Amino acid sequence: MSRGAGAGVRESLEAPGSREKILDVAEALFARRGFAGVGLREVALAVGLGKSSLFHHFRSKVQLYLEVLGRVLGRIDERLRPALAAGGGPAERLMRSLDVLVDALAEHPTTARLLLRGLFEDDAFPADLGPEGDTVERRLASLICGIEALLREGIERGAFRRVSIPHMMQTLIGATVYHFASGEFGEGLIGGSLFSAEEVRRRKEELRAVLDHGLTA
Amino acid sequence: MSRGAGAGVRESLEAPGSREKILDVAEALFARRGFAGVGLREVALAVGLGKSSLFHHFRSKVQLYLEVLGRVLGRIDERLRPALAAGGGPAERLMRSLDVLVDALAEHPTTARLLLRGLFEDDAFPADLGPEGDTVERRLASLICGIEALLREGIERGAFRRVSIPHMMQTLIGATVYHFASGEFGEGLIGGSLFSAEEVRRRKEELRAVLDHGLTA
DNA sequence: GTCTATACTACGATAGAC
DNA sequence: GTCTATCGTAGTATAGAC
Repeated sequence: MSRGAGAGVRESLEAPGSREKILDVAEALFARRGFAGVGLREVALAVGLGKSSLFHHFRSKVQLYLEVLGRVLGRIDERLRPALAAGGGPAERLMRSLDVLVDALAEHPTTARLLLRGLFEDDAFPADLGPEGDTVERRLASLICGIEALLREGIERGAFRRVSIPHMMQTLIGATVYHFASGEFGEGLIGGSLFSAEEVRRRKEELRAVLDHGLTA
Repeated sequence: MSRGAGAGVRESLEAPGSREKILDVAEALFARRGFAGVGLREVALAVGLGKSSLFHHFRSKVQLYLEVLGRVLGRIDERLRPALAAGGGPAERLMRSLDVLVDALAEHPTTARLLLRGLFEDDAFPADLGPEGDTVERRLASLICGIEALLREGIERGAFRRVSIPHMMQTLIGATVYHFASGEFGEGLIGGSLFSAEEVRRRKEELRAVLDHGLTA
């Protein structure tokens, strides 16, 4: 309780809170250039602080990175969990959840990049990630397990074909997270922004079309 | 012709050729930690040279990176091009090409990672990439265009449903490149190596199953 | 809570001896 | 073709004044 994640309740309510601002700036930079590609000097400068002042808010660069990642996962978890839990058959719940996931990824262009980069950079860190690393892993596991359970239930109840659940998970992640993380390459393919309302709608349609003919029994 | 890509024919045939060795080592490192995460010192040490000796073979770190990327794209292009060109209907050619792509990605665990990282890191470089950058872009465009053309032909000839070609491209890339780039995360999902013969076969099956029910008319 | 100053290491790249 | 030495910059992180 002495330095838990919820510390500083009194000040964090209305204070301009460099902390949030730092996380915002760091999120944008880490999304664009990855963990190793961003220097704390750049983060500090962009947030209007001296380099050393960052260490008053975050113990290290790794901790800052993990908090950025945890916040992103939290934003998704927050929206996906109710979508997964709400009523309807497995197919209906899956489609609704994927729509919610797509909306969440489309809302901030940083989100998908950060997530996908997070998958790649986990071997650049020491094995032990501390409490912030645990938060990240817990939230990620929660997301994954929720969708896995939905697939499993759908298969058991005959709503889905008997696919390999892990492989279908990978296909779904590719079709959502990869798509919105593909940046300039994806925009070159599509011929415009990945994040316009129209293209987001189109992605949902594609996802639905592929799954309706490829997963639903 | 004075310093083209094919220079040094005489020596490169049998000489131990630090060049190839450097590319091998750099490929492994860039795949694991990305452009910014790798120092030339580390590359040099791993290949058994002093740091400065690298500059005798490559003008800069960016050039080294681009040559690594170009070589990977070349390996894929080399195998995918005949698969795309060989006979059969659009559906048959697409499935065969995806099998070949999966085999190419599965052969070296570095390949998919390098490709996916390449998509993310193109904004970390200056706009002008020089001749090596042109090679990379040309090979990438060749790959993409080949598959796009196949999809287009299949739709025109009624073999495929009238999907959005760019969105289907993204789905296919996600289902292949992302999958094999997903590293520890993917292995955690699958519960074992992504690159074992069995899991590679399973990925092909999944791909085929999804497409057979989601793309083929 | 932010600052200056500093420690120490590593970075990409160049010069020039051998 | 590899080496040592060096340049100038930037990296993470700490100490301590204000």
